[in-house]
Amino acid sequence: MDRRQQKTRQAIFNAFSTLLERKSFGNITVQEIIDEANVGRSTFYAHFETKDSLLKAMCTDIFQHVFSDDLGKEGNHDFSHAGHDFEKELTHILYHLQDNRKNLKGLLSCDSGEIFMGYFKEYLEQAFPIFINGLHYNVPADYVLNHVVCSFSETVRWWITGHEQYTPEQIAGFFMECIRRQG
Amino acid sequence: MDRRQQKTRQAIFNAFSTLLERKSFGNITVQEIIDEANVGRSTFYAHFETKDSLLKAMCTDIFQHVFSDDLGKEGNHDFSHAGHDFEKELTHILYHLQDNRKNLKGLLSCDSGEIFMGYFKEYLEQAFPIFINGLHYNVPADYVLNHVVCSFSETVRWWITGHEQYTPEQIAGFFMECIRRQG
DNA sequence: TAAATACAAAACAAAGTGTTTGATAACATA
DNA sequence: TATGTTATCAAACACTTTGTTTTGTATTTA
Repeated sequence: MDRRQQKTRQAIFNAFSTLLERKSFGNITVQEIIDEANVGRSTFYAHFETKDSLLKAMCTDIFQHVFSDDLGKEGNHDFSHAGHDFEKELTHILYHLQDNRKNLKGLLSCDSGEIFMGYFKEYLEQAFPIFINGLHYNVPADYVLNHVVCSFSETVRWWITGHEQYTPEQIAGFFMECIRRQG
Repeated sequence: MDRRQQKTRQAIFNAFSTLLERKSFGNITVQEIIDEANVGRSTFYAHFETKDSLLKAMCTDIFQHVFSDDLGKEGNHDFSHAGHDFEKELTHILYHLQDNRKNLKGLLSCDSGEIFMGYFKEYLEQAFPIFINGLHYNVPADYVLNHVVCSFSETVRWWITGHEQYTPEQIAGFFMECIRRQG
């Protein structure tokens, strides 16, 4: 890819990220992104169709890193026997998310939060089913999946936005403690 | 309150609700709301400062009905002894929400979802603490509160958007089953 | 070196925002 | 019923934002 393209794309991402720390997604204008990134108007629209496309591209970029190692794609992941493996993989994900915390803080606030969390849940819904088979809740399977996926993604939001004093290991532990059945 | 005001306010609410079924909050313009409600431009702005104010007003209206009975304000609500009371109160809330399901479907989708869920969680965070004292999770109290509040609000979202075949009693049961500790 | 590509700057139409004006109709009260 | 008040509408407005187009320049690639 052309170096110029890379530079421009990164400049726009950085500008967007900076602005997201100051104000909500809905109140950020393309003009502001252009000014902050110091690129031409036509250049922005050559890279992204709309402001929403930019947001989506940014989410995709992050998730490609976070889920780069194929979570849940290998061997025996029966929860009851491999619960510890699951917790380790979650910790791994949390470390990746922590690397992106600067971007995440903005993405997780207010109106862009819904978009980010939506994409996040899509990934988790693909990765989680094999692990929750062993949970044996006495409720519909898709409710459990939603429950676990939402709990984890909201755990991440809680962590990144205001409780960063905890380590990935601790956060994974909190989550497992609340999800795990005792009976 | 003047009948004309009531009529206008309701017309705007209805128009807004109708539009929310078709498109996301961010893509709805004030102009569309005005056209759909068939009111004058200046009339809209006499009632609401901005589109966001309208959304907030609509959420507030709904919650005032849903939480009209003082949840968790009375007597003995220790979870371990009064868990059944808690489940009954949640069921009660779910019935109220079911009455508003036409409005909720739109409010819970995409970018307005974040706003609604935010207000919803604010209410729940006030009402839930007394009930979760008995849960005895081995994790920070504010994490548990966030976990329970998010679980319930996401349960409602799951229910309203695509799983309305379940009764309020069933939904409350699913939630309690996933939240309750066995040990 | 030559062709292709990415860029900046500027101008543009179109759409949306929020306010103000004056006239009309609905309301409350005496 | 008569009178003053208030909500409404339509129209016009200055303003902001959007997304496109054009032209000339700088960078990359082959």
